[in-house]
Amino acid sequence: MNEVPDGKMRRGDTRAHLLEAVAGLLEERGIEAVTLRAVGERAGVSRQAPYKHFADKGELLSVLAARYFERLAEEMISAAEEAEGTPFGRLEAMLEAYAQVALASPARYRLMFGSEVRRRPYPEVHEAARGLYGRLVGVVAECQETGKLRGGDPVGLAALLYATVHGAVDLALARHAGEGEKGLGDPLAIVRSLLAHLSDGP
Amino acid sequence: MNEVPDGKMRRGDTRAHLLEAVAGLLEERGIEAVTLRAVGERAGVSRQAPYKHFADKGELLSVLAARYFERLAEEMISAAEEAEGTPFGRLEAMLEAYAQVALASPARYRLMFGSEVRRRPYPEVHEAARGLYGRLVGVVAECQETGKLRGGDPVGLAALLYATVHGAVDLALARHAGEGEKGLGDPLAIVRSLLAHLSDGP
DNA sequence: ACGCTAAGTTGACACCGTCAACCACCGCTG
DNA sequence: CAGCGGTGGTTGACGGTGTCAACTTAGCGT
Repeated sequence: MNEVPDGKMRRGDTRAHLLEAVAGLLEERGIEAVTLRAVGERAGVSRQAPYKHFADKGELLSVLAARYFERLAEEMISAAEEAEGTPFGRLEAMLEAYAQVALASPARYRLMFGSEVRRRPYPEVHEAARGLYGRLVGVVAECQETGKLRGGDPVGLAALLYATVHGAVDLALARHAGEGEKGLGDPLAIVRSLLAHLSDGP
Repeated sequence: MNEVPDGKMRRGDTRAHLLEAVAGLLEERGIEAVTLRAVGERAGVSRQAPYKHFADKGELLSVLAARYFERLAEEMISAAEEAEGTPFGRLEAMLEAYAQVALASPARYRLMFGSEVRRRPYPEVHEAARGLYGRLVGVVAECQETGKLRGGDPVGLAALLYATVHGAVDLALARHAGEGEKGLGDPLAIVRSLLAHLSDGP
């Protein structure tokens, strides 16, 4: 029903335009600029058009958030592939990619974990987030097999790593303009410090 | 000017009532129920009364958030005092208290780090948060002196601990109702795991 | 040719934060 | 004691927002 080859109907086009408009507004002017009226105008439709494609504003934002989770996962994977061959190197690359992507666009990251999305249990978001987490668990397990990472439950270790990188990024984003909490401004340093403490070898 | 002993004028009373109303609404019905009209009604005044005591809604929320930071710091300190005498035991108690307080009232914690407060650089909030962080740095330094914690920059270590406990709590609060990310549901376990990895001796 | 339905539009509503103007009362000064 | 300024409080109004409802349009299958 959606794959009209050309015509000029192009069903489903406005849905993509809407998501694109949300993304543009979000990054250019922040989350509070994302209003349904502004989204409609930017997408070239009226304010109520989104309701033909999404249940409400929350679902619209959730769909975009899910895409961001997927993109973050892809970024981590591609960073791991470019890294040195050792599992530990890949783990390091993944976590650094996570932090860098998050810091590169604070508005996106805030959307992913913000209350607008968190409030409703929209399944796509959670599935995407879980996929990301699953990748992490897998690489951690590999690191343990090679002995570079200490043993124990790989799930617990992955949870520790995930919590730390998320917390470090979130705190760095929360600091308003150069404040006094020294050490909290550089998430990459925090993550590397954790990895250093966890790594077994020299 | 504020210390009218009795009379019936009781200057400054409504300000406290307003903050109390915000706190009540926040915990009973969530952040989105905190509207100036509802706050006024609950405090027994009109909707515009808050503007006589606070610049705007954001400042009202920020003042409450600052108090929550202070209370969290107090809770951590009192937990540390009740703990065993060793610095490491106090550090453990402080971090566990942090997680427990945060989990006990998600709405409070979200307010403290939420966008309404984060957006404006209200100095009280940041000062309170910095005070909390400073305590942590101090105890970490003590632990390093006793040799129970590995050496290195105490600020960096404190940042790692703070990021981890914050991230663990935030992720636990973000999970909507029992999801598939195993290991992320128990912030205390994550924090203890980190402490175990960081502690030097048995 | 004729509806059916999906997509899009405008109108209206309730709610929100906030600006403005107005009122009451206390404590001060002449 | 008269007057008065400021503090705390109120109601009115405005622009903005998400959303419900009703209406229009266009393309499709029968």
